[in-house]
Amino acid sequence: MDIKNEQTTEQVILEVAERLFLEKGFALTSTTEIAKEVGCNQALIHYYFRTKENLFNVIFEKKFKMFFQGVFEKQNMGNIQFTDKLKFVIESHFDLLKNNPRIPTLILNELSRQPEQIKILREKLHEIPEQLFAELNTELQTEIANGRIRNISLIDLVTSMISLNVALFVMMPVVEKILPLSETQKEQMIAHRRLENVEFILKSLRP
Amino acid sequence: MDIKNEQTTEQVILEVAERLFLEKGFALTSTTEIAKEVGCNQALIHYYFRTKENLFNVIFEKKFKMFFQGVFEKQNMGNIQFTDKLKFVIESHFDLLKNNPRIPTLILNELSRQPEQIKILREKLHEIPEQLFAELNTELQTEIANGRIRNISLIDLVTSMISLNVALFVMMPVVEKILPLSETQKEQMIAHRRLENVEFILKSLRP
DNA sequence: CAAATAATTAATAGCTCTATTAAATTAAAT
DNA sequence: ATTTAATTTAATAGAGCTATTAATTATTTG
Repeated sequence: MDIKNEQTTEQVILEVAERLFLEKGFALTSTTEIAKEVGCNQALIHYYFRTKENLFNVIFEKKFKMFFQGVFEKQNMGNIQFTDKLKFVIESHFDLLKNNPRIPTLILNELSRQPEQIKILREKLHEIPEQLFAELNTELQTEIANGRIRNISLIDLVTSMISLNVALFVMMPVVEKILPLSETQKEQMIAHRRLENVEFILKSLRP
Repeated sequence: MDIKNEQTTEQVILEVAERLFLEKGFALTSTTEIAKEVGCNQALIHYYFRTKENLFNVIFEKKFKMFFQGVFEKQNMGNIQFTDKLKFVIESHFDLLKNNPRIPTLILNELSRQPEQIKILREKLHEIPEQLFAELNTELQTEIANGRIRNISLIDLVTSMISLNVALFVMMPVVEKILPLSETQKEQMIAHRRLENVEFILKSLRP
């Protein structure tokens, strides 16, 4: 067993498992396969994590928390205009997805296996109103009252933002299978949709 | 073996398999489980379809074609206004998803197993321009030229429509796990988003 | 009714997977 | 240097799954 670059075996296992679980999900990834890619005996996976489920949970929780923290994190945006603030939120959300394009699919497919995570997600959802959500909502209402934005609820606005951003990355693997794209083309497409999503949303909000 | 309501065993197998494959995907559905729910011997599944893969392909192809035909079908819309036509397209797409809420997830997760379907999808994509797409595009360009719609490409418009509509149904199972909804609440939510998606898109297109 | 065909089941081979155990090897500590 | 502890492997039990085969039951047909 060659431990590359000072990493412990446990870390290597985690890295390989993360990659495989994100690629293929829980069911299609075997501890046998993880071990083969790590270059160790299959029993070693169980020595460190006892069960495949445990190993998966470690990775799922990490990704899950990182992702939702990223989504709900209160950005320090100072006293800029609401539309600029919104633009920033949309772009941050988009970039988070771009850096973690497989997480939404992982959560959509595997959350059912994770009753523990559902509790955490519920709590997270209760935290938001007091944070970014309340602040944005106040501002949104002000903008609407002053006739600078058409009447829309924040929940609908956020739903549309999440839909537009998430859908791109969830559908991307299918798009790539249908019309094989070069890495450059793919990059261009993503960059274009980043602009487009912002514009689509902001244009829709005009009074 | 009780064949319910005049149905042949083969039909019952197809129905049960369809339900299970849509619920849990290919990997998590076993022929053993299908047989149990059908109420027959597991070998019978293989008697009719030889392999699990064959059975899956029958269902996948059916759902796949039905879904994309529905999406790309040229509607008979007469000589109505462009925005009304667009509204109709968005709503038809939404309703198709509402009636087949699990198909997007099936395709997103299992298309990789279906190289044959990818060819079909490619062909379908080449058919569109000559049909609905070309027609809509001409009209869209006219609307833009006449200043009735802001400048936007049809591909971006369609991408946003698909994103908004598909995302709702792909995310719905997660939403339901987080905040359990009554059937009525769920219906209301879907009805509301149907209106909201149309409005969001039409509002965004204003010049 | 008898023969032939179709539908169904029981049994099982052969895989792959998870998880455990005991043994072997390596590293750390005294 | 020897003991102790940590890491790793080999071997394997046990389960579930797919697919096949041969035998059995039901249905159709001449």
